[in-house]
Amino acid sequence: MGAVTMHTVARMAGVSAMTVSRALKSDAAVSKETRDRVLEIVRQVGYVPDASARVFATRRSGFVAALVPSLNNSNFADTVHGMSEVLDVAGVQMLLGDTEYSLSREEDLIRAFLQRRPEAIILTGGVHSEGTRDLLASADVPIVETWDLPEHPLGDVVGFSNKEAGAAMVRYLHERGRRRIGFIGGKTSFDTRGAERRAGFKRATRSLRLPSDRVILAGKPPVTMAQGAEALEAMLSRWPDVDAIMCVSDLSAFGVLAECQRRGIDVPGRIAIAGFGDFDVARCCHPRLTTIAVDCTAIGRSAAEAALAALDARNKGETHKPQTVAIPFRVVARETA
Amino acid sequence: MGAVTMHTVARMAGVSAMTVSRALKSDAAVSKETRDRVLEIVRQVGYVPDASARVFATRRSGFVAALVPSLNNSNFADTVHGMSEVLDVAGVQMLLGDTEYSLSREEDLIRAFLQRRPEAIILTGGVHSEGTRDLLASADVPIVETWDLPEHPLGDVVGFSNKEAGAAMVRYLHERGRRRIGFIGGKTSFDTRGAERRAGFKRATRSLRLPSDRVILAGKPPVTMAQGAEALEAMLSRWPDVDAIMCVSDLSAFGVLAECQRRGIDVPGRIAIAGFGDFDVARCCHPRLTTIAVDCTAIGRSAAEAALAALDARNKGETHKPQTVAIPFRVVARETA
DNA sequence: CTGTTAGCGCTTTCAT
DNA sequence: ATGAAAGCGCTAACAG
Repeated sequence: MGAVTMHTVARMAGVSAMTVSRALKSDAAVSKETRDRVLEIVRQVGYVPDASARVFATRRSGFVAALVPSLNNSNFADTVHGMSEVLDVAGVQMLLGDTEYSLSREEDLIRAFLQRRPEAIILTGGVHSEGTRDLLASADVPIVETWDLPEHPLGDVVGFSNKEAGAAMVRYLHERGRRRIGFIGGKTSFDTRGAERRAGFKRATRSLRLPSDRVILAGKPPVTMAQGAEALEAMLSRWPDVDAIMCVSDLSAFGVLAECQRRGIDVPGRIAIAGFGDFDVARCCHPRLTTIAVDCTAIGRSAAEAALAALDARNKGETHKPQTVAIPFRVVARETA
Repeated sequence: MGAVTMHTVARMAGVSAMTVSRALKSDAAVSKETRDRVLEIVRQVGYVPDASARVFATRRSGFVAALVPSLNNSNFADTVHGMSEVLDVAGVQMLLGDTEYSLSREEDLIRAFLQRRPEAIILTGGVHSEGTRDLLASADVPIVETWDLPEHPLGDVVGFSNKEAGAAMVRYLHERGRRRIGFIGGKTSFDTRGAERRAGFKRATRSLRLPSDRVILAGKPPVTMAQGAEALEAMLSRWPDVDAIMCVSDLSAFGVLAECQRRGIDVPGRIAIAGFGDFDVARCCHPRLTTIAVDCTAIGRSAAEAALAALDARNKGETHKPQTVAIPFRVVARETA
């Protein structure tokens, strides 16, 4: 490769570099014969255009940056997948970063990604460090926030209210006759979506006059299956009469379920269990986990569409009015609650 | 941002662009006062260097491309994580692609990524389309193949023998007294690692004079938990006396386990179950899944190190001799087999 | 330690 | 339909 540039191809085809450039764009005005000849040579020599030069010349990177808290999580993996689907078609590549549930790592990643001049940035959640907000403000790049409904969005939003979701699950458990509900979540405030679900738990239990202090914080997010199992121990020793446990995610909920089975605790007879996220394991385990389902892929698709819309508007010199798309969630009643 | 370039900063600091460039590199020769002054202005105006210009000038993209069959899979997510750890420190960014277990999508992604001039490419598996091999050959970029030990590697290799792993599990089950072992895997040959494990199953069952035809192909890879559950049905109706089932991954194995519980089939009393990958669910479920553990993060780290070594050698004009790193795997005996 | 010059490979613009 | 010229923002190489 190395030495093969557009010029090389142009010389071989007996045309100018400009004609090669045009021949490679489907819409440009080149005679059919010339294009065929050029493309044939491109094929022969295995010429691959150099995006770095194109980017530099056009000042369009062809990148959209996307940050998720974790790749090792079906929900976010689905969201990323949804984004790819849409971005691929638009010929835009994704710069993907994993913040590991850390706002400071989010900031570092954004700093690094901004050097690549992404045409839009898709973030997870609506809480960011001050440094991040400064960076984004001076970068003047379209932003999409996902997976939550921030009060003061930075741009477009595609998400749902985690607080409402938490509250909805409490109400569901209450309807099923549960009165002593515990919550298992993550320790720090990094996982702001988890914290919102916990806030929803608090609000709903209070308004139903149920105990609202039965909260076990299992560790640094993401809360794993194993931490869920440990948290059950803590929950039972503090509140032995707990009759339902709702967890910040299906993973911890499954950990609780498995630990109940190990201890011979009847689920849902003695304890009901509810998760969040509708992971495969929730659908498949025995008994099946009651949970909250969100169309994570749709979040990704919709976020990517918003990013593309903002980006197109900018390229046309138009202004893009940021919008908020609410993605529905629903309680999925299964066997554990 | 937009208009703010190195020149802007240079003018404001009363120096040349070159001095700004140097001030931004920690190792370059600039007086402390000058550097401080420049960096202060950089901070004030929020200048972010434009990587596309740097890439174009230096002809070093600062990218390593990495392709995995799926992001929605803990094993590969861990591998990606291991790669990030190493690449981050080296200041190299990752272009991550998800092939969806498709060799033709792998080829498309490589074609797209090559335009970005990655300094190395990390692939999963040792089987690639002819088009992929052509592209890579003419791109002349260092390659690392992971997660397998191909016979004719394209460059460096970091992996393990999936065939040996499959055979090892058969031998383990045989030692535990199982004689009628079935295998559940994916239908197509896209998942070449799964196919290798199946080949190991065939070889080992034959050499132990056990039935080797008890194979259920559950669908297109990746085989899900739900497909594992369905495959159990198929397995039992064809071979009702099966006394052990080994699965291409822990996900399908967990599906089999949950379905056994639903049907009241004693595990491991009547049927032993074994998976692959040592996923969280295998460690946590009840009873715990016997499986094969590989240090997936180490595969990622080691692959990234190989990529960086190849890339550094190239930048120094040295030649890099491709190496093969074998990552150990081990059977993890738990409660299901 | 700092500045100058040149050029990376492509596309935009204008001319033909 | 095609070509020529200019330049995108940065850094390598050399000069001082």
